[in-house]
Amino acid sequence: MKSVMNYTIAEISKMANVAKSTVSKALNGQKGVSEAKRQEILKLVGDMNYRPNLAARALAKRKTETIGLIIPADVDYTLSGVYWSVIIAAVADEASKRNYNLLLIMLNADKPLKTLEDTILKQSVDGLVIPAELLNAQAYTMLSSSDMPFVLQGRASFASHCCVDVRSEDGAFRLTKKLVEKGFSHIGCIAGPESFLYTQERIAGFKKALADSSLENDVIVTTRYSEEATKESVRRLLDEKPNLDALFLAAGGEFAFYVFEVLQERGVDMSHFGIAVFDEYRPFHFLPFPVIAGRQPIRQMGSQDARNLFQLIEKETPPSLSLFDIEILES
Amino acid sequence: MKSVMNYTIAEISKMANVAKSTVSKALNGQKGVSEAKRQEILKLVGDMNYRPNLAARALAKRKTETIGLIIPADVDYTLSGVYWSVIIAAVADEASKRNYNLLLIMLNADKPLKTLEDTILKQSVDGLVIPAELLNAQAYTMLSSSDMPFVLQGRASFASHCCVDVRSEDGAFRLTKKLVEKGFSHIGCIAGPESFLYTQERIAGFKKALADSSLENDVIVTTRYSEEATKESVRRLLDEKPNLDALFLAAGGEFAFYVFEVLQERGVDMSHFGIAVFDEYRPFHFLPFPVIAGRQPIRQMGSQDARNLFQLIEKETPPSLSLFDIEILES
DNA sequence: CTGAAAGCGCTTACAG
DNA sequence: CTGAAAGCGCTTACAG
Repeated sequence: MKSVMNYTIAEISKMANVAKSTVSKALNGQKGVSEAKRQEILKLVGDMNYRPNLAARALAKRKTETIGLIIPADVDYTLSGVYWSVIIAAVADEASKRNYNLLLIMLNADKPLKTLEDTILKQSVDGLVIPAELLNAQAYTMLSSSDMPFVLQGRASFASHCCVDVRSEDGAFRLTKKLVEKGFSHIGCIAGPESFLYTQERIAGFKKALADSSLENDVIVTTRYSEEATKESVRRLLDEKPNLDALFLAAGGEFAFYVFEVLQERGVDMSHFGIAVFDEYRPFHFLPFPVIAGRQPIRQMGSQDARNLFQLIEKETPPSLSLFDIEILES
Repeated sequence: MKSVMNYTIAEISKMANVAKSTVSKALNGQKGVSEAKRQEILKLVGDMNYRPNLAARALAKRKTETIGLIIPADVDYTLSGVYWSVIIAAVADEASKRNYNLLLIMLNADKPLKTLEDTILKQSVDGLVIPAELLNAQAYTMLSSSDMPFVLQGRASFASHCCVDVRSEDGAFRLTKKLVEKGFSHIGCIAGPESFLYTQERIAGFKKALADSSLENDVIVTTRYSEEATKESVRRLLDEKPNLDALFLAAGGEFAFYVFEVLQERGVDMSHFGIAVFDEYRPFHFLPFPVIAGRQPIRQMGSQDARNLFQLIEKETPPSLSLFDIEILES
């Protein structure tokens, strides 16, 4: 049974009858130690179960060997929880591959500036992964003028930095095309808040698919994500175009379930109504009617974020934009 | 526009014409500084946007002002993602209330010892929140013999430390009772792996409810959580007791959906079949048949974990066991 | 190759 | 109240 008490480098160097600097060099794989001494020291370090104190090392090297991942303060709200779990796992994975720690930093979207500035000034991390939606132009400017490496998960209108995102327009295009292929010709679109970049892109993809198929019916409704607002919007949509035979939902999760409920409430025969949803949600698989769904490669995006960040940390130049494809699933 | 460049305490003290120690005292709210000087210093610190370097402070105080949260390496696997998201959010919240950072540490259940020992020896955190299921007896012994404060989310047979858990037996009892109240009398139970403590407790609660209602039929099947194994177990259960009119599922999430699929495949009329599920899962709400579900207060448990940990860090004595009730929901 | 010294940016006794 | 000094546990020039 090893002891859990830790030694200092001074104690280790005393035991080894060498200088502290020699132990340090041996540990860090630097040259300037004879191979024999290095082995001897490493053996002792292993026996004594010695680990360098993180804070002392960080102070001396000006490197924390820690990266920060910003997540929304309401991460547990609704089902985006799964999305963030996957991002977290992916980033944590890449970090631990490099023996880096992961600091999780919750951010309120309404006041991103203070928290970000704080972590930069306290020098608590060597770099940051930041969800684009949590940033505003001011915070982006501040980050850019600091020398803290950072990457963005998603894009933002004001940022052109090293973003990772999904091809929303293309995904929406292909999902809508699938509906056309299945023979639907009166297709509506219900989308999230129109201020979101991805909403705009998904709507654009939807329109493009209709035009590409020479279909005219392009009724589009945008809505907030609340149950009330969503249901109301769907009702309005159905009133406006009673002859719809299919719907493209530009968002998934519970949003989709709200839409389904209204369709059922209106007596729509779901097994003959076309449904395509941007963003897969596993319970769709269990629904008694067919759904076409687009899946984001969340894990790959998270890994890419981390890899890009490590490139920046090592003064290399990562791609300024990495775009991923949507995978289309039918159930 | 404030600068993002940071000063050191030496620079600040020079600007203020005082000693470093005076600035330090002013910043840390210690006595030994005149109120006038303190205000003057704080004003300067605000204007200069100074923040103490985290590593330097940690080294000097032997306090990192960081707590660690251990999460399973496969956190993104299946839908437990939501569970961990909520735990993470709750712990992060409590931490930031106290101006503590949160270090996220992924742990492989097969080799918990090395990672834990590492974070202890490197002194990267002031305390740890650990899911009980990720620990083994050896790791628990190691932790206990260190002086690192830690708390457990969930219980483990070998640990009697400062655990937070849910009243599984009581929850199972009440869920089963609900089925009885609704008039069902031939109730089966399908549960997860029997090695899990919570599986044993839920089965015990189920049995107790049947006994309490003078019902004899207590067919119980345990299974691994895979789709194949689960479906096979349900089929076996139905073959064994063809006259079942209700089922208590001792686990939720997709596990429940697998069970539903088999029931439907067997032509069971779901609207007249009783279903009670331990662990709510939001999509249940949208199912076309009624489900009785138990909800764990995940967020409260996470908050309690963190609060207990902070008590330990401050040398106080938190409750050695906090048990939470299941809330029963009908849809 | 080896080690003594200085320094990273703080805090904390200790004197004045 | 105030400040000079020592120390936290490392790393990194620098001399030998």
